[in-house]
Amino acid sequence: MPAIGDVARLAGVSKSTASRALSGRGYVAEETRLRVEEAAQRIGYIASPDAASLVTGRTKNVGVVIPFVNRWFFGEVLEGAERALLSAGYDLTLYNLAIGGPERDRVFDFFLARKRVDAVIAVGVDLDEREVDTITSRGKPILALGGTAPGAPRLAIDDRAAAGLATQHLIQLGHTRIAHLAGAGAGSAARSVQAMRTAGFQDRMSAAGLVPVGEPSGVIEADMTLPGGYSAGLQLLGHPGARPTAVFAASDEIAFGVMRAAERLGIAVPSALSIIGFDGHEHAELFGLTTIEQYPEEQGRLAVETVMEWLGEGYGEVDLATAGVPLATRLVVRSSTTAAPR
Amino acid sequence: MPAIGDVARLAGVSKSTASRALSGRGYVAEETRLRVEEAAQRIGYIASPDAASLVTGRTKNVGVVIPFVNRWFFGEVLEGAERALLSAGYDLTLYNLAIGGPERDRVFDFFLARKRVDAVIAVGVDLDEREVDTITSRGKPILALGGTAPGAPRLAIDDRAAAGLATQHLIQLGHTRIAHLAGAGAGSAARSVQAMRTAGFQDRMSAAGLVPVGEPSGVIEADMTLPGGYSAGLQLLGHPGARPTAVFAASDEIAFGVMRAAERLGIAVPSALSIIGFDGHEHAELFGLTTIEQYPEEQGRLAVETVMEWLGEGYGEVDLATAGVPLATRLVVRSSTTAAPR
DNA sequence: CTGAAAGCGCTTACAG
DNA sequence: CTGAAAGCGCTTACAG
Repeated sequence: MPAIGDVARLAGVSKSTASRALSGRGYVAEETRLRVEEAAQRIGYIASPDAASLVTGRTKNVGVVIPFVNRWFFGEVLEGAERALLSAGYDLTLYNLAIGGPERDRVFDFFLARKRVDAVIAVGVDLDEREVDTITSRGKPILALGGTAPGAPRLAIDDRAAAGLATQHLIQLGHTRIAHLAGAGAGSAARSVQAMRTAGFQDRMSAAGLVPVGEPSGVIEADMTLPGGYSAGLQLLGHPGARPTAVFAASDEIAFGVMRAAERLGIAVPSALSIIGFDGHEHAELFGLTTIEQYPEEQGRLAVETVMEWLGEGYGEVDLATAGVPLATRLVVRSSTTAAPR
Repeated sequence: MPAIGDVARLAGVSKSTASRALSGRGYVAEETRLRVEEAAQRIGYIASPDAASLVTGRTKNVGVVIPFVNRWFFGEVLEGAERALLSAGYDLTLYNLAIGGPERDRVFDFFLARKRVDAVIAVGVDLDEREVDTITSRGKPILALGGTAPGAPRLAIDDRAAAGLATQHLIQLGHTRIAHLAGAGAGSAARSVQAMRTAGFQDRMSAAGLVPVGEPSGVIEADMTLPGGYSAGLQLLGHPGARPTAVFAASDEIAFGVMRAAERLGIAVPSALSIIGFDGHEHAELFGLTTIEQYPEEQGRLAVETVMEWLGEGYGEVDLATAGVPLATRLVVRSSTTAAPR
């Protein structure tokens, strides 16, 4: 494994000069630089990142903390972030954060507290102050993408407004018997994404003088997955008497599950039941699902660019003020919603 | 940021002793060890992994090369690997490998060639010799999980046999008009997973004296996604005359797409069309999909354990001979397959 | 069982 | 514009 000394010797310069030539920092005669680069090329020299990190304090590595890999939204964010990081010459270290418990503490206290990453992007998780502190106290910036992290900058869509828009869509179609399938945790974690979506739903319902309809309260929490939506849907739609004519699902995956439940129960969509989802899942088009689109892959990229900016990686073009909160969403109407049955 | 010197001073020992006490390597008096550990604890000392790596040559980091994050199989593998790595005290660096091109070269020549990882797990990708070489020539072991990597150890299910089993299931149900929706690339990359599944299909068809049925050849390549299966399904099932009575889809995601296509075309499943998938997708049960299950999360864990064994991390319990090829699969019969219509 | 010293492979002031 | 030297924070022979 060639070291910088080998390059220097071959190029007939000192290690200092070789280092400057290769890194582009400091003065080096053009001709010398060429000679050094050639030498490096010739022997296949690649600088040891560990040695470099040790002296610069920079690792060229960003940690991504994420609660799931296997849900559409998160997978997209991860792919977007990975691509952006790679093209900036950074590694991505993945921390798949379990919801809580000792594993979670270990990620913060052991893994992230070491100096292995230059920054942390926390995707869709709600961090507490201590967790944020563990990271920032070591001088590493942290960015929350969705989710919350007290004291840390945040990049997010306006979940509350967007959920309001979804609800409004149903109301405008003349629905009055509307239910909401909230994401699990909407009732507990007060400022969570799920809670904001539920709040947005309730905003518009109240404004329209409506009350959620369904079993038991018109707002049912569902695991944010297709099976979660399916069983919540069965529960919601199982009682013919109290059945809503429209449902706002907190995610497209929940919505797909409700569609499946409706199919099982013989409830026609959209004629007997309108369904609107949230996310812009890649299957939404195929299933004709009306939804609030957001753009997670783009969000992942944006998060990386923001962090690169912080780290002084000269992404001069990124206008943080413009790129900032709230991120883009869009109502896309398809065939799963229609006017209320009369 | 406290360094080991601070710990040593506080404990009243030398840095050498502090290092030994903390790492557990070499002799240290029990009483001394306690004192050092206490000191470390007190000032919140965490060893710099960069400095340690520089001298030991070990990074406690494993690179995972994976073509997709957002497909069920890959997401599961990733989660399984991540969990196992974390509990072994290792970081996971994610390389989301684009199918080819300069990005891909960059991952091998720049990212993986540096000494940032102790080993590489390549999931579901087909590496060429040069790529394997870049890694092994730097003294780093590489493990192929599914996919292929010439010269590198491989952990995989027996795709060919398992695909044969799926086909056999349809044949035993009395089907003679059987089609196969292959994964894209089955025809080109000779030893790929997709090709093996197609080969397994053809093995059994020939053995039964059957010929694939459908449009145009009875074997259609589909993108291994739900939309991919949908459009291939539409193509396959669109001509009422040449329609098969059973389909073996190379993945559950393709199978879901075919189910959707059948629904669109008004073809009843399973009475008019039996469908069997491959993978054991988390939604298979909900959709009543008969499939060949495999266990990707477990596979990810197993891959990590194998690599840990190589790295001497004392996973003594793992019996590589037993854990080895081929990994477990199982035929799970649900409601998407039934006897051939007569 | 413990400590002094060397060294891992870089980068960065500092002189020149 | 270039080089000698120090130092980043560890670990590991080697003596004792």
